[in-house]
Amino acid sequence: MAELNERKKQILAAVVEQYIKTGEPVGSKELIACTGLKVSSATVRNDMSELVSLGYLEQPHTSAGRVPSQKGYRYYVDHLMRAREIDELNRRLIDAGISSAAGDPERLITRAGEVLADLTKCASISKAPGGDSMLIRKIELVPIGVHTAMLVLLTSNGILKSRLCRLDAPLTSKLCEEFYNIVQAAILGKPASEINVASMQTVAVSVDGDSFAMLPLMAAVCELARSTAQSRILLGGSSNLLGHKEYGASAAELLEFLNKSEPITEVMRGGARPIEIRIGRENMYRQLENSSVIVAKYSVGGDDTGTIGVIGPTRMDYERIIPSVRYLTDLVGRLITQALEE
Amino acid sequence: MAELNERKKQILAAVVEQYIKTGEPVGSKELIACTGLKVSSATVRNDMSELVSLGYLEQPHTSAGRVPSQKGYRYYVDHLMRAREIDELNRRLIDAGISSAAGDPERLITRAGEVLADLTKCASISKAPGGDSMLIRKIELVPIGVHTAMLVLLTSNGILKSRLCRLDAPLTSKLCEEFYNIVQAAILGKPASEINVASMQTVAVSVDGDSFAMLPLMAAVCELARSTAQSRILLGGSSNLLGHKEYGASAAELLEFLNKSEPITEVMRGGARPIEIRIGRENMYRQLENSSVIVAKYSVGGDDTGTIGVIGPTRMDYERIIPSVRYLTDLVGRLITQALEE
DNA sequence: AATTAGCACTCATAAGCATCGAGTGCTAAT
DNA sequence: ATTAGCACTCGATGCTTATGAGTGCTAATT
Repeated sequence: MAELNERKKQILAAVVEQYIKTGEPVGSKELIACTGLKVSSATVRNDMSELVSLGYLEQPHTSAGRVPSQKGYRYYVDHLMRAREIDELNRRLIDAGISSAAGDPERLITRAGEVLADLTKCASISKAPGGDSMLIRKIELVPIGVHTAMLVLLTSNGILKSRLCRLDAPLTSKLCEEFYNIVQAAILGKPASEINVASMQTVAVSVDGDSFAMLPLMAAVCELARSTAQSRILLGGSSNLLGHKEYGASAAELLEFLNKSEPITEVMRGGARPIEIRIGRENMYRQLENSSVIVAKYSVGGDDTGTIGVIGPTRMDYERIIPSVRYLTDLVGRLITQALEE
Repeated sequence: MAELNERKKQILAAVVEQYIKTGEPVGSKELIACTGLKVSSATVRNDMSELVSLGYLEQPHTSAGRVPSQKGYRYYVDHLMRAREIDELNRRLIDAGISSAAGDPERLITRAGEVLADLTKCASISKAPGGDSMLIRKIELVPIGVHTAMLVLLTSNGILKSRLCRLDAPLTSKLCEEFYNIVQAAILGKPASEINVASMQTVAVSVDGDSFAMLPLMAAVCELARSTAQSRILLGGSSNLLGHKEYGASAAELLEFLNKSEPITEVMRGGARPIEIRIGRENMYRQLENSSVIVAKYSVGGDDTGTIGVIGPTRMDYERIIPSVRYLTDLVGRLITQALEE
């Protein structure tokens, strides 16, 4: 890659920042005004022209200003962006926003998504702790009525799920006992993703007892485990996207896309890096060609488990958003770890 | 209200139905084509003209077809609409859609909202059982670690909430015992809406014990009770609204509106009727002037407690949606009641 | 009195066209 | 390497005109 000289970098940075601010193609004069460069507009034009041939900028049409290309944004994010630390204001907003939820991991994730969406005016995506390292830590069966019980499941990551369960047969203390035996033998300490109806049936039969009466309980446990293992992705602030004029009518299509679960799961799958920034077509989906995705992992007790991020127009405020996402994921990871400490 | 003759009714109904189908103003010839009326277009024009002066129809401009006015929709819904029972197809779709969630009230509500949104291509709103008749039925404290416990709260309506709670002091069995004493004395059987920090403090002090160590538990219980009492309103399928062309750019504003919690709570507040249909400006909010709201209550064990409904353009398919909402709420009510039976 | 044919009229929409101006690219001078 | 100067491009804006769906009215018909 041909290296850019100082002034070209400065110009590229200014175009990106100005475009992010105004949303309008930026012209040579405007650029001089907003940077204070001590050169003439003709010089700037020459440089911009070169930046176009190098692929960092684009012109919507011959007589318009310049707009950053995908490559331009990439260069900006990788080399030109200054602020790499979150600023005071955003940090405080985040702290204040999620403090109320600090005790409970699930609420924390939800809240983190909401806060991030508000802060960035983008859509946020957040995934509760999950993955293969998530083990089942505790299962509790609480009798409610003769035929009803509630089941509570807790994982090693602090995710808590509960649901009611209706039994065909009366819930005797014997049945409870048998239930705990099975749980003890076949479920506790296992990864949530491994629990399924088939595997439990085998155990249910081996521990002798009324396996017929046990059926609804087993089914409910499986379902709880499944819903925990899948750890649904939360989409927050999606209506923020409608406010961005660059989407125009395609906002509807984008929202449609984000509301499907398969693609969004894919979108969140990060690589090895702790924070992933995908600009425009770097995303594998056509529907995201005008969007950027910034996702970061957070870890609970050393395991990488959850993800939080934003989706917004390529013309998003990277300089503010990237540090915010990074800070927020760190914070969430720390808070959850702390909540689970002995 | 001047009564309409048979033919005018027929014409009004046809305009409404045709407009609902196509979204275009309907003209006199088109109307003859789609009704098979045995009169000339001039006659239809005269009738339509009268329907305009009576306020049932509107013309966007002099040389356009007619569009139902709010009053027109109202008359249609009250007097002209034929199908008052859900049809086979929709019934099956609903049954199939929520069957998987039948055991657990909360999941049932969530699922009902999703199904309804899919079915109607509108946004759905659903509220879990709640209200003053909702009593706290059970509270469970399950120790997890030395400093952590999980709390589970069940209401008389089958709503189950759980969260983790972190304690400053170790969770001794004595503390547990004291906790249950307080719960027994001051919480069980009380309406969820009455539980608050102040009232609990009084009790915590009266029952002697380490009220300082108890604090986080009390706070968590209050928060659970509060979140249950408020029973957040679920908004589903809001992206469906973007597909309706009549909203155009104002769809963004509408979504924004729906994502605020105060107004939507107001929107759901029904009157005495089991099903409420509010068309256009019959809603108290400017943002809903082009929308209709159809909400119905469902009852659990005799008490009216929850609400499920749709929000969509005034030009929605009332004939299909109204029976669907009615059927769905009945079904949900029955299923929850059944799930809670002894 | 109700219905209908006929026709002039209205008005949103689209198409065509001149104008404007922000911003460019190029050339020649510094 | 930079800059002043200038012709050029092309979207945006605003105006005029043509089109046509659909109406409202009048006079004839049943």
